[in-house]
Amino acid sequence: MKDSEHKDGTVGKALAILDEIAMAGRPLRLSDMLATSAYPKATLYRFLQTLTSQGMLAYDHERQTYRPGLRLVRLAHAAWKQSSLAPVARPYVDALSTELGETVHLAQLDNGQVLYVDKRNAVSPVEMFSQAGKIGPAYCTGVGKAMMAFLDAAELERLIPKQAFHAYTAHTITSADALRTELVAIRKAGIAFDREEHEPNIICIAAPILTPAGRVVGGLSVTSTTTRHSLGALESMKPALTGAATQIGKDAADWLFPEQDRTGI
Amino acid sequence: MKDSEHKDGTVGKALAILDEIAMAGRPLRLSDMLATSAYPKATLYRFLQTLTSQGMLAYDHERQTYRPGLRLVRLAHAAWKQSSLAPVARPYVDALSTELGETVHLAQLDNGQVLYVDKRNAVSPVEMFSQAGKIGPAYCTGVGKAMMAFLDAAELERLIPKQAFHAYTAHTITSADALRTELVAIRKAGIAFDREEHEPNIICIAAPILTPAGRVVGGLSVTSTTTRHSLGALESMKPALTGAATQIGKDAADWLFPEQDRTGI
DNA sequence: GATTATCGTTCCACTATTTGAAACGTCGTT
DNA sequence: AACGACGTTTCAAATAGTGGAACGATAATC
Repeated sequence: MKDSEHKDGTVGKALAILDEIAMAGRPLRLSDMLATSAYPKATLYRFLQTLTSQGMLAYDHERQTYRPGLRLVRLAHAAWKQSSLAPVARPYVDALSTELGETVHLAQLDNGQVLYVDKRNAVSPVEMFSQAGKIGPAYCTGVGKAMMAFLDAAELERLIPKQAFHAYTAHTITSADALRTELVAIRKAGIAFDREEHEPNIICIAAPILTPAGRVVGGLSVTSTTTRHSLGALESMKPALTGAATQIGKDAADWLFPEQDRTGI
Repeated sequence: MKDSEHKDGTVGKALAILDEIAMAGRPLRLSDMLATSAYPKATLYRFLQTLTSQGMLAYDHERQTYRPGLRLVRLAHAAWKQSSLAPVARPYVDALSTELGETVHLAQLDNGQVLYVDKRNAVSPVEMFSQAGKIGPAYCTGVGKAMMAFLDAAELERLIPKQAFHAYTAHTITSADALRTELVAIRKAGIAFDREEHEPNIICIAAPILTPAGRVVGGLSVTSTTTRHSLGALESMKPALTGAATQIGKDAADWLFPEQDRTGI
């Protein structure tokens, strides 16, 4: 299939290059990318010039390297404010974190992955942008599994092939079938656990954020460590967690679709 | 001059449209943009399709509106981590905010404007992404003036025409000449004040963040209100502020240009 | 100090993509 | 039933992107 290969024309190609640089996690030079990238030298060069001139990339003269540019930060602020659940969820996330005294994560699905859009850490106050915008695997995080469990079949089948099923720990789910089984259980329970599936000693309880109509819009989780809590202790937080998730879902629906199915009158 | 008119080809045009939507601050429909935008309907439509398909925009079916998309948040995380001063400055910003018990802002110049890249609020813990990515005017904020005061003449002359000189308050500087005079004073003092120039009752003291070689890389400020502090009280914070700024500048230089002018050996 | 890699930059004929006026569908209003 | 306001699609003309190859500037090797 010629999918991401040559679609969305010039703009798509430019954004693919942007992604490559962002994902690299370190400044790249032209020759670095030449090895990986599908484009010939002159073409790549021109794209880098354009993106730099646009402020989407920052160019380091001394080292001749390209990094993601600050214009992205500006644009993302708008995206976060207008398109993420964070502004709506903020009061509930605050309250939950204060009430439980634990770290709370707010996430949304983006392209088969978990995108963290907010975080409240009860212990050390701020650590935010360091977390907001961060992505994680869906198949081995609490929020990821909670959200997937409540997707309709068609959407779920689109996401499953995108999972890497890399075994981060001995507890990581490593097959699509095992994941499907787990998701059925989560759907029944209404809650998901991360049993040290992503990082050793890190456990969490997570709930999906659903609109009253049942559409998945995000996920909410409380994270702790095995030294501080047992899974059972986390389970006792379920009422507070699902309560907050329900409220956020309701507010989000009003925000997203102000005209609701008003059956009365 | 045909400057931003038709440069950087297709990519530039697409990004201009992205900007327009991000700046609007609310979801826009095709017809909304048709009035403003320089492009004909079909062209605009195609760009919106492309950007949406790329995740740079999110499309709302019910209302047929476009908003900035979550892919931006993902990309911005990388930009923030790799291209902003925030990771380097974090420990100093933390310490300064704790020491003074006041709100601390970390900013950089972006395109003639002040881009806030981090914030530490001593009172209410987190409010971050809500501030990181936010932009403000350079000519009437403490950090903006502090940074401009230490630019070299050529750079400064590029920025001044970009200032709007809108009179937010009775104290706002409203002319290029007045600004130049103020910048000379700031350069001499090594510190800038915001004397309710942007918002009534809001005052701040700001220092530039300079590399040891003297290049401006950012600005650092402590903000308060006229009810809590006088300008004199803020001035007493100067040592702590400039100390932190100097440290950040040194660390940033090492980070940005590890090969320094080592005159010794 | 000359020779050779390496890497970024520029050129330009060739080609694929973008362009936008006009036509078309769809839905809500008159 | 006709109209109007919008979003969507079409298609030939116009424009912008492509990339092999040549060029220059450093840095590495002999």
